[in-house]
Amino acid sequence: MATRRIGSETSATRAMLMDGVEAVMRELGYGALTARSVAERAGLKHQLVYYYFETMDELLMATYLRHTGRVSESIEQAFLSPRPLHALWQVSSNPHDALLNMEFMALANHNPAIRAETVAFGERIRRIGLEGIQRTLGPSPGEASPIALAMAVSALGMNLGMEATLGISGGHAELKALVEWCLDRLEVGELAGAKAVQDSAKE
Amino acid sequence: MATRRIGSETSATRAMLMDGVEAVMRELGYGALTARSVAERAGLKHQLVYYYFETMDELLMATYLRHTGRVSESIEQAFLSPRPLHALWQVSSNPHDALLNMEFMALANHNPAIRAETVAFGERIRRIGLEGIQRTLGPSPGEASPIALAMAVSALGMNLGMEATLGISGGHAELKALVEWCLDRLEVGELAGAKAVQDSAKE
DNA sequence: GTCTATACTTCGATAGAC
DNA sequence: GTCTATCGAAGTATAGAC
Repeated sequence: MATRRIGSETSATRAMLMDGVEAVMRELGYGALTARSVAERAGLKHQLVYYYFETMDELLMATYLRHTGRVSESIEQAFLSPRPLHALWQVSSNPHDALLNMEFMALANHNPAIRAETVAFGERIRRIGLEGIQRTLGPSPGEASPIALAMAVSALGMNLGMEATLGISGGHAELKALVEWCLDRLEVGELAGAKAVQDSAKE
Repeated sequence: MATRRIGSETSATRAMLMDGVEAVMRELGYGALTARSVAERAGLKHQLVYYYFETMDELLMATYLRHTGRVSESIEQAFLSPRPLHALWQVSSNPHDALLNMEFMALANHNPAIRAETVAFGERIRRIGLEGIQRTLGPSPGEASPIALAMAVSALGMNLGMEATLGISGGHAELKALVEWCLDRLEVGELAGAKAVQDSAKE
């Protein structure tokens, strides 16, 4: 049994298949992921999946790695801001990513390869957060260690984004107000949050 | 073509099938839910699914309603405690429920019936939380509205439980310490009031 | 209530033409 | 690189014996 041919890693078609995976996950959930659904979403024939990837699992993993890479980048950018926690809050509460994150997290629960990458990704994010916040907050204020603050901000942001996507909105304004009230006391700055992030991103 | 027969709603076998759904979701994720996997997990033949339920979707919904009923009960119990936020924290950070909650949430994303019940369940929980915490905290201390506090506690608890299940443990001790530190200042004891909150806000 | 047997559908994956 | 054609496995659901 000769090995099947595999298409180039830089192919535009290959990227379109990964886009298809994300689209299906967002719209129908990971349970609807099949070679056929993904290819159809990308306007391609389902057999092309097996030209560019050995298996469906490999396509999933490639898509996940691309996704975690992008999120890592966003978060690293956020931590370059003068108010990293505010920036992290902006990034985390983005519903577009929150939904995909949840799908991948659920997927990780029964896919060993995705799970391993999820754990590695989690630890990576945590390390980045530690360095970024320590730099601006200085020594831990009371019980609020940098790592705990980063985790809390990103968990609350993700939860809000997830619920918003599902159509739950009750209490969201109150929780947002609470988080921002806390953040404003932790990171006193003179620039508005969103503007500060934009500025720092350009440097 | 007469309609298919349907087994009694109080049958023990019916309950075993719902147990099977939860077991498969916990161990393999909702993507692995099939009539065969569920029945096999329950030690039954897959055709029995169609004796007790019209469709797989109906079995899923029945299982979800049983689950939300149980969680609602736990939370109502928690709010009878003299320190409802502490009790809610205990309930929310239970990994056993957190995992199942996440699976159902991901499922809700592409199953309209589950989604509708998820939204209804979310609003129900929020209403219970509002009443329960207002009673012991009194008027809102600063920006910390009862509803925001309840949401934050349950979101952080669920996130911790989820990550713990996946095998991520970094930062968990720190986040737990932070949350408990906050809760101890919000709910010092049965007689605690807004004073403790004001003090802690100054740090 | 539980079983065997089966119809029909969709899936992952491969072979080979163009 | 993309297509047609196809295979075996597994899924949902039903019919009917016991």
